[in-house]
Amino acid sequence: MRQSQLFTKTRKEAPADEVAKNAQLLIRAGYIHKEMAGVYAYLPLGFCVVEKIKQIVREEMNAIASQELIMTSLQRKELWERTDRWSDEMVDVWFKSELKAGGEVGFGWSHEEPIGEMLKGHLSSYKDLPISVYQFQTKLRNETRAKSGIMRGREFVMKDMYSFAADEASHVAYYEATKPAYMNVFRRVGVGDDTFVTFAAGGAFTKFSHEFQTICEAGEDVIYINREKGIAINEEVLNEETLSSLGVTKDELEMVKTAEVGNIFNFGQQKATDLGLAYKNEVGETVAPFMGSYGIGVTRLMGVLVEKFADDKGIVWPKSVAPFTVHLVGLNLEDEVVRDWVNGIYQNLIEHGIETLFDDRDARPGEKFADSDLMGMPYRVVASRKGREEGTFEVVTRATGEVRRLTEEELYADFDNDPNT
RNA sequence: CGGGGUGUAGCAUAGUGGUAGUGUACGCGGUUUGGGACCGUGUGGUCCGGGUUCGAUUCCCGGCUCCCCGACCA
Repeated sequence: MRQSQLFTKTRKEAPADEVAKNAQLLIRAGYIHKEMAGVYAYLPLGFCVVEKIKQIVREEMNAIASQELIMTSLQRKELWERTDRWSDEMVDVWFKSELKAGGEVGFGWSHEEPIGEMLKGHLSSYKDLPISVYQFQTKLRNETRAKSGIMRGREFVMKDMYSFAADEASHVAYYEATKPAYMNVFRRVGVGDDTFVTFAAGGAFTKFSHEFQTICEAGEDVIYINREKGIAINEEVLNEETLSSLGVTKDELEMVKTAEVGNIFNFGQQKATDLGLAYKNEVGETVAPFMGSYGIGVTRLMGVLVEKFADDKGIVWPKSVAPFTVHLVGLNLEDEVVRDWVNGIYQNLIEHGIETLFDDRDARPGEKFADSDLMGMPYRVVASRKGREEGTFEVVTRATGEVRRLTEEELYADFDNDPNT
């Protein structure tokens, strides 16, 4: 992508109505646009990041045999009345509207009820199980107070997955299998070491649910962790009973501020029973399947990455989710010889399969460097008159600030040898 | 939902009961070119509705908006 063609521009100053670092930087760098409180548009660069995260999630969900689909945003009132979750007293985040043809609809804040209803048409025998499906959906939630930029919005992208199993053993096995799959996602986006499978309030069906909590100062949660024992407990369930059942004492635990980037719920058979979802078992009995629900906050995760990795100059993307791997900064482009050479470099990078943002703008070096730092691509490759004369580039690693002078061959070799790029 | 703030140009800000200023961004001309350069010039603005007043961007009332703290977050 040529930066001169990119319709977004950077800003020097952060918007006055944003305090959250993630929103300030993402807006300044041109990744997102604030439409209203808690509602953000994803511009080309931001869209790229969302898609990269989604692709990682997709690969990991596919790897545990889940099938992608997409449900609807408009939902039927009757469905939610059946489980007593239509009223605003029971669920306070509903957006609702009326059909001109008559009747009410809800805007999807969750898809548990619709997915269960939909499956009634597809699940009739034990032979149909197990089933796991997932989607990437824009969830709409009428939060009374949106905050923290893209980390707590009224509209956000979530991956939600639902599993259905015939017996408890296979159900629990699947539930357990989602944990490493989720951790793979968090490891791949760069927060594996700081993300903990956390015991949390479980609701009516099991003692605990599990949250995936990532250490992040901008987060809303507090958890207690013990890295050696691999134990993490949400403060909401931190009590003597929990501690003794997990075999730890409170003074073995470290308190950390975290953001919830994922959660998984085990509903047992209760949810399917409530939904009226059932199948025939081997002996012809009507049985409710075991059900699980599994979420990952895609856009929240993006916000967490900005919060965790940004420095005083701007965003620092992990390679796996950066919109582009290389920010090619062309200098002295007014010189036709240099310009032709840098254009050639740009083409070569593309041909080597390296995603490249090429700053071909008619701007001064300082501005280009500042923008490059702000936008946060993993590598900055500076190609200038001096570089052409020497046959080298300045290659700067954004995360560490490491500066190297490499020839074109060395540059490609470097990328070829790096499995992450 | 309770409490506290806020609203002036695309963005960031100053100021005033009497023709609204600056920076940035943008247009044009020129000088520049390795860390957001500079000179000249130009375009562009008081959240909405009432009230007080000769006159309101300013004061008052209401609404809306956005932000913060708290509550909430199956």
